[in-house]
Amino acid sequence: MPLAVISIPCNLVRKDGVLLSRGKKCQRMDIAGENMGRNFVKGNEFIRSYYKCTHPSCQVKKQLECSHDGKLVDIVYIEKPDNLLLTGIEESQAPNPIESTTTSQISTVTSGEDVKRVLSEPNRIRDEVDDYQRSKQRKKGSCSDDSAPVDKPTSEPRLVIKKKYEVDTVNDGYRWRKYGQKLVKGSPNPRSYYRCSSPRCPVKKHVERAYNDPKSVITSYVGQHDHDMPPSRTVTHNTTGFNTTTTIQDGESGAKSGESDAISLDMVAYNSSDSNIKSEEKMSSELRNKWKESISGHESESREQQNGKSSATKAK
DNA sequence: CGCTTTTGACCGGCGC
DNA sequence: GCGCCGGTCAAAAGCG
Repeated sequence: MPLAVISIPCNLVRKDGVLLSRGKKCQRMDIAGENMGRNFVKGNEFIRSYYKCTHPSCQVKKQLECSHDGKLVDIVYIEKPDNLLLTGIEESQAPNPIESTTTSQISTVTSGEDVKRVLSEPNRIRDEVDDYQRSKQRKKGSCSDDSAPVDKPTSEPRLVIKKKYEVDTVNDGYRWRKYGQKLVKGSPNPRSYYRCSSPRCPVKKHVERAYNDPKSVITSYVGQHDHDMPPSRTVTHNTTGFNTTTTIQDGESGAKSGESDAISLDMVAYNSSDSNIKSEEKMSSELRNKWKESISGHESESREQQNGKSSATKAK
């Protein structure tokens, strides 16, 4: 039975979105995991398989529920028996998760401890995001291996939201200038590179369409705006009527200068049909709050870590 | 005219 | 050392 390749951290979130723990990123259990057993669940037509992470210090266990035709139905991650639980979204109940769910995800990553938060999201989406992050991790030379030193220089925390747009670009209130486009390996869709049009503003974003869902775009924000949102927004490329008010601004609300310790903010477009605007705005607000919490925690950490450790950024 | 987009070239990091 | 790959540069073209 082919197992879903899901690289997911040990940070577990309940279905209601409450973050339960933060921890190191797990190994990918489809590869490194140990198949603990398999069960036919009483009253359940699905086959349940049990896995546990093979890392000696990792106590995460995974329950996979599959239908008889091998289709992945449900994934449950258990870190500690008492309180930690993460479940995947049942794909069988949501044939098109993007269309049918109003949930979204936050994924913040600090490479120092490889923290990643995930609110419940479709497995497929999680894969896409993870692939994207893996590609970035490859670039940074980091991996999910726990052998990585704990005091490894930190990278940026990252917030991942996923929305669905009919167009490539997301109007987030700022003006962007495209400075490049590149075909990325593993994706049939080119990735576009944008930079904030405001002078001296270091913020960039990358936009690419999700491989599995051409209607979804994955947008990655890097850096902090050093200016306010332009008062008159030019709404471009927005054919869905979705006035993108889900701009994540928390990174710029801080007192930081926004130069060296840039914040990377990944926004992954997901499910922005008009009917979901309200819930989405509410969700976005919640995400911002969570993001802010994440940032505040991360900033103190990264400041400590960066004492005497200036990141040698590329100077051109 | 000023700004944006396009696109090929270039650069640097990483794996082999 | 070499090739691959993602990210960026910069000149030319397009657009309002």
